[in-house]
Amino acid sequence: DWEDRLFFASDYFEQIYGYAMILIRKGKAYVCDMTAEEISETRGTPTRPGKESPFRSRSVEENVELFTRMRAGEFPDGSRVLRALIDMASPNMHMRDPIIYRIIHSEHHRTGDKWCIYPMYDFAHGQSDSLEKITHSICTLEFEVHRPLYDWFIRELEIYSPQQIEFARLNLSYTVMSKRKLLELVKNNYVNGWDDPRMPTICGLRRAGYTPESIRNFAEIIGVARRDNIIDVALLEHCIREDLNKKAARVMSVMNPLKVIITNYPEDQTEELDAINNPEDASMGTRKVPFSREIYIERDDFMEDAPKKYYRLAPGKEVRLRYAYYITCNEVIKDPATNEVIELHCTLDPLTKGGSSPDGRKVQGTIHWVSVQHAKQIQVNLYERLFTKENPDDLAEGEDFKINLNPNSLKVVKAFAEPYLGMNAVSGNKFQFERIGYFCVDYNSTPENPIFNRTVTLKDSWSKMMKS
RNA sequence: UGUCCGAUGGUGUAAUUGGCAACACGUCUGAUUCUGGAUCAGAAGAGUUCAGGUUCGAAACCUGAUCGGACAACCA
Repeated sequence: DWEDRLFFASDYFEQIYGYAMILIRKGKAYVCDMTAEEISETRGTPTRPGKESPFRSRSVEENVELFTRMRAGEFPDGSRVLRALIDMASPNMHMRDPIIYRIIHSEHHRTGDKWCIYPMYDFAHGQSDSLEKITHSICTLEFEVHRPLYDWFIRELEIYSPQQIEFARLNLSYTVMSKRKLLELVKNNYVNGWDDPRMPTICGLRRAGYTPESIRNFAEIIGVARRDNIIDVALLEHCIREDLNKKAARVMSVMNPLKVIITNYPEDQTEELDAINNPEDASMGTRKVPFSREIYIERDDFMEDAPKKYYRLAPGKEVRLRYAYYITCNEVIKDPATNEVIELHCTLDPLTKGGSSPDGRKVQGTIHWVSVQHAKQIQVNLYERLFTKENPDDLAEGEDFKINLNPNSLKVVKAFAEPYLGMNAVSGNKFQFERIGYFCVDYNSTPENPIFNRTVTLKDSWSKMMKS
């Protein structure tokens, strides 16, 4: 039972020190005066045995005295270490008289300046587990070779014996997961902290709009095994899309606006049309969407020279404005200087109000729109997760790693959305901007000035991105 | 030239511990849809790295090989 507290190995420094004394008195540990270089040189290699330290034969009394003086702060950093006396010829490098205590005259974030000697990982981990009466101590595969040492300490100390079990760590394709590497990103300000929505951390995923349910479901699907794996990041995206698709309210929005003037719609007229908030969940209700003579549509939803399979707006073509009317494009207005399309003139069919035609004619495309005079301007952060080109574990720390970061991973966009969004932009709320993707209202933003973070794009744009 | 660990469709994970290799994602096909998303229906895709052995029966147990990973911080 973890109760509601945190556990720190530093809470056990006194006991761990006592354990070290037990080993010394049993003749299973000794103070070694060799330098770091000498210790490294005499350790041998995986295929060659090491050499025994000349200090290996110190008496118990001398070891007790020296270790006591180490604790008392009588020696400078690096001058002496305490080593377990095991076997310098062991095929397992970790059993070759591993260092268990070293001198570091440095303040500890929890124990202050109480200690100037600190135990190594291998002499703190198992001991802490034992003190906490951990039954199964779960860690990742790279600690497999440490287990014999873990067990050796427990056995020699004759203390409660937890069982260390290793399993494969989670690797996501194209994604940096190493905390050490992610720390580099944070420290060097490549991202805005651990909870940056681009980060593959839990707090980062949260700000990006990942729900707890979607992450749990993902964990359930990928399972736990001892085999090295790289999970396709698309599977994670699938899990969040599946969950958000059920929960996120649909909203029309326009990221990159193109103005459309409905020439046969009266200038001072507006009306409200009914729109469904979530086609999969009727309990989420409907909303009113204001319509008027001037609207914005997404620039991508118009093409001047459209190929045959393009169903959206093009000169002379008719499309449906979602929840509104059928419109036909009659005229394309361009900027004479740049030849860029700046405005479209369209006419609507008043009989198609609500989105269907009494004569039964069909339109193949349905596009989104926002009324210019009613539109809410919002800030949208288009985050992409930080992808690397290669298997993240093959990347070295430092320069190579940084080069592989996507420089366009954050774009800030001013977008136009229905008024509905403004009233519902509560921190943590999730929306689907249809055709564009899923978005989460940033937990740090205010209702007056909501900021939307991209969670994931819709599936088709995702696959296009991955292919490119 | 050591020790430890692993290997099952494209990917990941299972297989009641020796009894018809299953599930999910992905892919493809069809249906449907107020967008091409989503949804629904269906299909293809591995005979379990290889070679032996034990057994009525092996993905599982044994032997050997191959390939891959981990281990030589006073890091965790």
